[in-house]
Amino acid sequence: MRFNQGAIVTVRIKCLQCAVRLIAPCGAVSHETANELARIVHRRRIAAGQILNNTANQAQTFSIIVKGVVKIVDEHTDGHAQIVGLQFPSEFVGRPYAESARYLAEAATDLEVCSFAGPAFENLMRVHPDLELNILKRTLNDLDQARQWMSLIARKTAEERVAGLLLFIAGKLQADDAEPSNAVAFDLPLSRTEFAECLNLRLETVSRQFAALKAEGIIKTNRRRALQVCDLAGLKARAQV
Amino acid sequence: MRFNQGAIVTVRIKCLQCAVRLIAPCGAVSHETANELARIVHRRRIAAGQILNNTANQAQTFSIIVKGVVKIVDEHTDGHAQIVGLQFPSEFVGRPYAESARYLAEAATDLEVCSFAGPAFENLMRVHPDLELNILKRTLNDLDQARQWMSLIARKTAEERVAGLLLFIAGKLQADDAEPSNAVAFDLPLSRTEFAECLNLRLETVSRQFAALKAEGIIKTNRRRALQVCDLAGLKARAQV
DNA sequence: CGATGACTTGACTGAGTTCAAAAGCTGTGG
DNA sequence: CCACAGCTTTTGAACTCAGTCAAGTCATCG
Repeated sequence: MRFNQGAIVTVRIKCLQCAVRLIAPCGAVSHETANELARIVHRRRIAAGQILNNTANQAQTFSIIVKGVVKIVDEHTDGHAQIVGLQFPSEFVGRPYAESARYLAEAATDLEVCSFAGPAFENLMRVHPDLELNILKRTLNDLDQARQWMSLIARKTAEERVAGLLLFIAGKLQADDAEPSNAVAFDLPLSRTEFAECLNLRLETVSRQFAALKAEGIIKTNRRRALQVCDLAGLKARAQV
Repeated sequence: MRFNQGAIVTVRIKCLQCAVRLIAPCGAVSHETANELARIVHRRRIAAGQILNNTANQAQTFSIIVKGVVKIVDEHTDGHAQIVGLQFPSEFVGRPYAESARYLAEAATDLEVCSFAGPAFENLMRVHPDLELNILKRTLNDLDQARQWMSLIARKTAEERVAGLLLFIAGKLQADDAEPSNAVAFDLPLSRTEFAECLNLRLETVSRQFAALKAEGIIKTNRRRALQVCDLAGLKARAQV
């Protein structure tokens, strides 16, 4: 018993140091609920490309992202994949109240996550309405965001789509404390192929749009993934926002 | 007091006769919660084209659809509209826990709905966790469906998109008791223009796809909106499902 | 029955796809 | 440190499907 309590305290110290504590579900609930969550949490590192919600495994797992980016993927029967969303640090990944998730959650980058066994988490929601309310609000936000994503895919030109997705990712990866300056730099969490899978384009088209944006001095790239937005206003103009 | 109770009983008789009672949120909760809902409900008729969530009006309204179809619309600044979802009888329309809804909810057909004042409904959710749980489950379903819709928009050819949307609508409008036979008939809730707004196509393209499906004997149309699916398997094949 | 708006059909154009090949990173081992 | 293999990305050229513009046809309603 004493040993068990000790373990809990250890977890809670980790939690207090956690980068996403203040905005993640685990930190936005009552002290009591947070303690209960700490009791069942598993902190894990996951390599890029790994699947979070293994469908073969009967029991569902839910995760809170501490570090990295997760792709939500719809795999078509013909092998073509459509990325239907991205999840960023502090966000919740998983599908409560379903036998199995309809979409693959795949690590786009190396990940640090806090995971919970599905049934245990669902029980906790039932006992602690503040946790349930938090998940409800998150899901409502995810729904709004899914529809925003849809409108992105539905934009007319390839230029608008690519610029729009770059803006979306820049907004998510920019540290909250940074003022929205005219220059932003970050590492893209997605390959050209994945970019294309987000926007319903071919990778060649995405590459050409990147080239055009570079030629116009709106972005700079090097080492494949490193990206710098030089002209944020120009990017917004291309995205028609 | 007595008068008030009388009013409640009247409402509840209506509810007991209601077509969607068994599957709508108001019927899937405890007797006590259902009574509380009946106390604040307003049954309304709404004409096609009317907006349900008037943004000018400060207070949000939530609705349960009894009859008809609602479009969820993203209005771009350039006047172009993107339909990001459809809601059918028994489904919930509205955006709890937000100042104002980000998307227009517009009657696609004439409607019968049960409406609730936003704040009153949110209070009820707080007091009755079973209602909150029901709305959470519905929102999770809506999220899955939004992503399914996204995959529809993202299909390669116009033929796949049109066939896919026809299948989706057929599935929703088919009475639950009907066996999934090879022939289905119903009235389209959308104009060609709205079809195009769903699928990110032009109305001419939609029209041409309808013509092609008719020529192949897969569907029949008359009186513009009336539609009959003659070859369900063929339709599924075109939709690549 | 005629006016109005919704739908259909036709011809042409163009953005994005497709196929193909070259160039550029990245990591490994000699 | 360089050379090489294996990959991703870029660039090129031809093609194709949906978009655009325009002119019809058809329901529906007053």
